[in-house]
Amino acid sequence: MYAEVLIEYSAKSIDKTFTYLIPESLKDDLQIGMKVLVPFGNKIINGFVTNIKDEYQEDYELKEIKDVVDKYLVLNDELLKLGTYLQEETLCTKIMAYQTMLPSSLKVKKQKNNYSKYLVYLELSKNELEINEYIVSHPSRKKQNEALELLLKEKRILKNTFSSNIVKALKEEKLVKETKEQIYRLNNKKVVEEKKELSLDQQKALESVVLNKEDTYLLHGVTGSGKTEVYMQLIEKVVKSGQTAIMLVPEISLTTQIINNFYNRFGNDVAIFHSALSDGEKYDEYLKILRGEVHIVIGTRSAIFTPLKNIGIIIIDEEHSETYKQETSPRYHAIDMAKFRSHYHHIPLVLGSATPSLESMARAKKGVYKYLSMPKRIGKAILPRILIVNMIEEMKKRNVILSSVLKDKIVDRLIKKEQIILLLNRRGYSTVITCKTCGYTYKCPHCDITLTYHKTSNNLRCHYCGYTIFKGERCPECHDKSLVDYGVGTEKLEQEINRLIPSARTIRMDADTTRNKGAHEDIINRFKNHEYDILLGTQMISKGLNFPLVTLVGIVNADATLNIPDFRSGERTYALLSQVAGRAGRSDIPGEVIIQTMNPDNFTLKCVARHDYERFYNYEMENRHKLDYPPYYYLTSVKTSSKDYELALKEINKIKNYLSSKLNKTSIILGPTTASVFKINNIYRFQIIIKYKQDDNLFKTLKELDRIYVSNLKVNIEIDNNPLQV
DNA sequence: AGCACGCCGACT
DNA sequence: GTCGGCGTGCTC
Repeated sequence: MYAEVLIEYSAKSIDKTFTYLIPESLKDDLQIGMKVLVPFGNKIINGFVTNIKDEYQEDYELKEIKDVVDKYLVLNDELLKLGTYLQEETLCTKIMAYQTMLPSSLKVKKQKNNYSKYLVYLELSKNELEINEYIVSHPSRKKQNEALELLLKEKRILKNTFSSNIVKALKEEKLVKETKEQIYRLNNKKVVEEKKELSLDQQKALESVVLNKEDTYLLHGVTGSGKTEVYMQLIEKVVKSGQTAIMLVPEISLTTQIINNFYNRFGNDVAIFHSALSDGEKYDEYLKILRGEVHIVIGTRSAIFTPLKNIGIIIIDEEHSETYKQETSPRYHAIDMAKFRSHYHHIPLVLGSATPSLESMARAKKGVYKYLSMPKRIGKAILPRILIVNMIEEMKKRNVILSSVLKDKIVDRLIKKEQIILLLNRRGYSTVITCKTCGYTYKCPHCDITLTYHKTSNNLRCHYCGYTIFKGERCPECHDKSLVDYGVGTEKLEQEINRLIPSARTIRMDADTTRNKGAHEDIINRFKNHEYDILLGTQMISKGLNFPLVTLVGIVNADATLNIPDFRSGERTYALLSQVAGRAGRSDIPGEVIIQTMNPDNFTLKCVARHDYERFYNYEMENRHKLDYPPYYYLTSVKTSSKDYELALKEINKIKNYLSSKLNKTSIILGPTTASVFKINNIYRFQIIIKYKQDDNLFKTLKELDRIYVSNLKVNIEIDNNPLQV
């Protein structure tokens, strides 16, 4: 018997299986999908079994598999196939594909770590008579005898109840023994809550989803229309029929409320899975899933790879969210992985959103997806009134950050003891620091980007590589005392509010204030408890939060996202603003939203103000059509990067010629141009964009290209299918 | 990835 | 004459 094994090293040059002999001792245990120890070169390393076969033809001598790393961790047939699919989709190495699917504690790597957490108990290992004999004959050993008597009564006691020297002595006398019981770090409370009454729309959506049939549904429901309840009742149906369910959410730390709803409804039947868990917690949750102890998995992107068996439904909430695409290699999209699993099990995949991605909406319109609509908020809540404020006019009145309307409304809500959310999609104090005299701006010496000023620490930081310098009094170029700042960040906004409305209690939530574990939750809870009146922050405040007291939402600078030169900036802006606007007026007090902008006539903003997704969709689709962008064309980007500017440029031109000669004539090749951030950490980057509708040669050519550059150590190439940003 | 082998320059 | 630079190629 022979096994084909992938080696733990992820390098394109050894991205193939190696054949090993299976020793007699492992014949019964070894399965496809297991981690093993194998000799490779002159080392013993980890590997991953992808196939077991009876024959092999080659004439070189084989080595034997040394050992199985973990008997219980086996990727099943579905996950092995999913790994292959992932590898083909993203052109990553085979081993990288499987590594990506496993939590870090279980990755195929050097050490064999046991992440299991145990409670250690002590039990008596001799009978009562013998114990009593010991107690009587050693009256001076008071503490030991105390412990023994307790054990006689209780049979089993936690080891750490006694001090370690006592336990040691008792063990040496062979009077007690240790027993271990594995426990899970995360234990959900079992407060089971009743399901809610459904609205007509919800009922209709629920009934439209046909179980045990492969179909993709687009559930288009406005903010507050009760999508979560529909998800829960779908999952309940599936679980009742003995099947399991996966639900993906964009960022778990911000969707705590959804998670809690699920815990309350399903108690211990839920495992959660996301990057903010510790390695140990992830290990435990993975084990619960692997052992079949839970029916429901809720998690972020990577949860799509969890080893849930007999899946009955997959749900992706906020399907338009860009967090579902991994932005580092392997650059996979969770929706693609979900489609693979839904196809494997012949089950429904439900994509839910208030602002579906244009791709998904286009598919729904074409009938590729089944369209389900929930256009109304549930209960008495109505969609908030949205007002656009022209900041050019406000500037004339010297209102640079807050318009008078927004300021007045904030004061009004403070008097009414209601709460306010302010969105400013830019962290730090201000965007750029410029010298009024000579025009000098601080730039990162390693990256092609201006530095952001952080006032609390009085320094300038690069948000790409982390480069930080102290801000001096004078301009480093002309030494004049004339440094001024342009643009506003969250830090400056906070200061401005404290200056204008000193009575307001504000709390800021952005990447800088949420660095520590649990910081998100802490801020959210404190705001929810009304310890603060105003929550201000970057886009992380936009998702899934439900604060009944919030009746005013202010978008301080809508232009920040609108002006990013990317074909998706309109779509992103629409989704973000609708999302944030949706935080207002979630209970029976109607909400209000103020959008501040220098472009009051912008079509996207007008659509947001009218809650008119349909109109936005039609307008944006027209643009995409004119410019041959998705969903009319697919995109793929090819990047070269190198420390050597000339070399990176030379190679990207070579690649362009190569692609031109191989691809279909209907495919469009754009570039080469410098990548959107041209220099990061002193590495220069160029890119080509390929637009195509259908091209059978594309994947073959990209694979070939990848292979050619394996041995090139000076220039790196990176291929991204369906990149988010171009 | 990690390591050996191998072929050319500057040193005890 | 030897030590060591890193280019090339192999690992079941």
